[in-house]
Amino acid sequence: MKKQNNCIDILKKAGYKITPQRLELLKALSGEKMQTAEELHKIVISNQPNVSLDTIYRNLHILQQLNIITETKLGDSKSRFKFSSNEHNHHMVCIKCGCSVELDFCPMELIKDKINNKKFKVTDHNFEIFGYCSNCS
Amino acid sequence: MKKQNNCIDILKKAGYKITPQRLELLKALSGEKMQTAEELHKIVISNQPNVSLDTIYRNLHILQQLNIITETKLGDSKSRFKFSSNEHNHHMVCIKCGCSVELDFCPMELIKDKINNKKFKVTDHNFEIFGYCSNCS
DNA sequence: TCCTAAATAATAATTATTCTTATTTATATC
DNA sequence: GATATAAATAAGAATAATTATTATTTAGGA
Repeated sequence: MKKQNNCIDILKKAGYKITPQRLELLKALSGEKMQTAEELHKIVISNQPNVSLDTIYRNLHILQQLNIITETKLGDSKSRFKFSSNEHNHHMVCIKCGCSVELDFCPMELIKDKINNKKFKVTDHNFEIFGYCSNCS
Repeated sequence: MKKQNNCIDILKKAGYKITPQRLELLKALSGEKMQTAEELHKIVISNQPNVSLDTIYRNLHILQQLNIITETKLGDSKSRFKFSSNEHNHHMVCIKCGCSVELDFCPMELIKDKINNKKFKVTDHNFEIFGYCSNCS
């Protein structure tokens, strides 16, 4: 709930309007699971039947640009979304239920000096661990 | 060239036929760049004009199942393919030209004990560094 | 050389996502 | 509170990557 109010402020400050569709999407995004646009759409239309999938996508992009949510691609070709955590971090993602556990460290910190001697200008990195969470294993 | 002969043996042993299309695809796959199915298709049809894109995809899947090639997804929604290296390893991928530099270490080795105490059964992991290679920066 | 299962080309279908357009609405201003 | 307007929306069409279908061709063993 705290998160959602935060988001509303961020949206307002960025000049976006607070529409019922956006509020429903923010509600749907709460929860640990990384959800696809379609899953989020289903949740949203259970409360707000006429919201189009296009609106979900459009707003997911906006929320992403504002760093409110984060996108990840697993093995299948769908994108999945979740509230960003405030800090930079990585996850262990359950390949069965899709839930994720945040890691309390970043491997880049550990290996920085190992790659500094290579002539490659690093701009970003990606680290994810896959497996089964305690419920699914 | 060594690699290609290897692949032919692997394909034969697995009961696959050695077709000119497959040979052309293997030729096209040599080179450091991670290439999309479409890029590979273009190379193939420059020598073998009637090969269909479908054939490229079908054979990429086969080569992947045999661990001959590896698939990666960058930011865009296309898959990219490259010969697997024999050992398990990770890459620094250039976001401009798509070339990749192999890392000589795996971060999982460094952090194993950090995650063993979490109740999560690890089956796989993904680690990639993005940036600009020496030619592109 | 011939037979047969596997592979192929061509094309249609599918899936996730994005675009177009006409309509509706949140909000700033009166 | 009414209203003007730019932004947001719904509906449906379009796109892009990939996969499925089917009739035809071919690699490789008998």
